[in-house]
Amino acid sequence: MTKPIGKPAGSAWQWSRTEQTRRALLDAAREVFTEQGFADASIAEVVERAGSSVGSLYHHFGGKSELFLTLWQEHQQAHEQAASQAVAEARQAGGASPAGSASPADLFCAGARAYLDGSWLRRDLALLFLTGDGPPGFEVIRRSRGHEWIAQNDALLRLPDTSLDRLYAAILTAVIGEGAREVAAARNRRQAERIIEAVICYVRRLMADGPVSEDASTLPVRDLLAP
Amino acid sequence: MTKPIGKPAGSAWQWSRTEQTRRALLDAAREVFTEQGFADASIAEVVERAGSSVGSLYHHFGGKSELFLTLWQEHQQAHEQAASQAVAEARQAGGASPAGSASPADLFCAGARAYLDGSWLRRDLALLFLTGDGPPGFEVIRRSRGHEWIAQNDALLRLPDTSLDRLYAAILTAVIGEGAREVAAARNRRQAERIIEAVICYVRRLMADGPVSEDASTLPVRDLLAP
DNA sequence: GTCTATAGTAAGATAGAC
DNA sequence: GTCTATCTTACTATAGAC
Repeated sequence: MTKPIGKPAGSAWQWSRTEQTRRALLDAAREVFTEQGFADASIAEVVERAGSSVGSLYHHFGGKSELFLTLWQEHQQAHEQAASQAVAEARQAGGASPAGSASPADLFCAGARAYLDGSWLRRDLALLFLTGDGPPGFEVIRRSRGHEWIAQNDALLRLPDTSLDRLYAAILTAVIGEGAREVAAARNRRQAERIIEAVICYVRRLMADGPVSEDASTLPVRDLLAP
Repeated sequence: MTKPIGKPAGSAWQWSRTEQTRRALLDAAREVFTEQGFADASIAEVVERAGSSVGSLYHHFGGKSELFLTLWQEHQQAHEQAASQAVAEARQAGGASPAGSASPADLFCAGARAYLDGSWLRRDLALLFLTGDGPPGFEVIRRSRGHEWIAQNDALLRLPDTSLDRLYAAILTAVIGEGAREVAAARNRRQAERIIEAVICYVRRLMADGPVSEDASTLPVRDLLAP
């Protein structure tokens, strides 16, 4: 945050070691955390593997929890970027096809699929973050981030803001999260792909008639989407 | 475990204080853990509220984690008992009705509904256990217990043992668990009941065509169930 | 910015008297 | 079985040399 000030402008600092140190600490943290989980990991082992020091770790991150959180944010960013790129591509492809534009559910599933693919590619981190072993309060952060992501994509589904929509988002999040865990735990890529297909299939079942409505007489979303 | 030996048989020990102490510690633990979560709760506060001592706590439970786990086991037992009773009643009612026996999915949903009802009745504990703030390894224990429960009820659905059935159980567990959390967080009973109905509805959507099969040509379970 | 060394602190766990 | 007092551990945080 306050890093830029203090750097001699335009000097040889562009190859400063500070970014290397940061990277080394994050890479070591990835190893140690994925091997031992958050609680059992010790800061000492992280700095040892990074060839760095406790002081540097505190200088860059502020503590064990923040180190873990930074790792998660990097991972999450990669996930979300891949997902929104996939959504954009699906939208283009759908718009260009003779059949007309892709349905909101199709777009959503494209994003979900990208997310699940990423869970296989970065399965060590995915397992770490989905196992529930993080710093105090991490589960809450992770859950709310997940809901936000769903809600964001739900703009596609033009949901009204009733109390049951929260449940809808929560359940979709839970299904995709649990699916991602199973993907990350798969024995090989082939099995992972089978699991991904199955998860998408379950997501489609859940979305088929839109969110359960408070008012039973409300039309299901499906009817609104296919005029 | 080794409690019975050492008790003078047939004496006034039947009103011994040991059970009172145990209960007092569990009740205090329920208060402190539900108020502050596992990590932030301190053993000192538990024994203070229980009017007991650190030594007694360790004598009876062995530690903070085990105390938490005991609390969970009591809660879980209540849940599972209510669920299996509900399943038994649904089976009887279904068998007695003129329309014939209840479908496996109906029985399963009866159990799920009982579970969700219990999450409202004991919402303080439900929130505690579903929030992800427990001792190291707790999430793993909780998850596997949930899967066991689903698998047990899945005997009703006569599932074959393919690798994707694990996913099916995991996803049903996740949906019911996430639903239970939302129920426990509801503002009042009326809202809780709406959420319960919605969760059951989502569960039915998921179960409608049975587990996604590895072999695409396999008949959906639904066709097997309605001959 | 990086490092070593060290003090501080909180809370879980244990020992041993009663 | 119950209790008090003490031990141990592990992370937090800081100081100060380079």
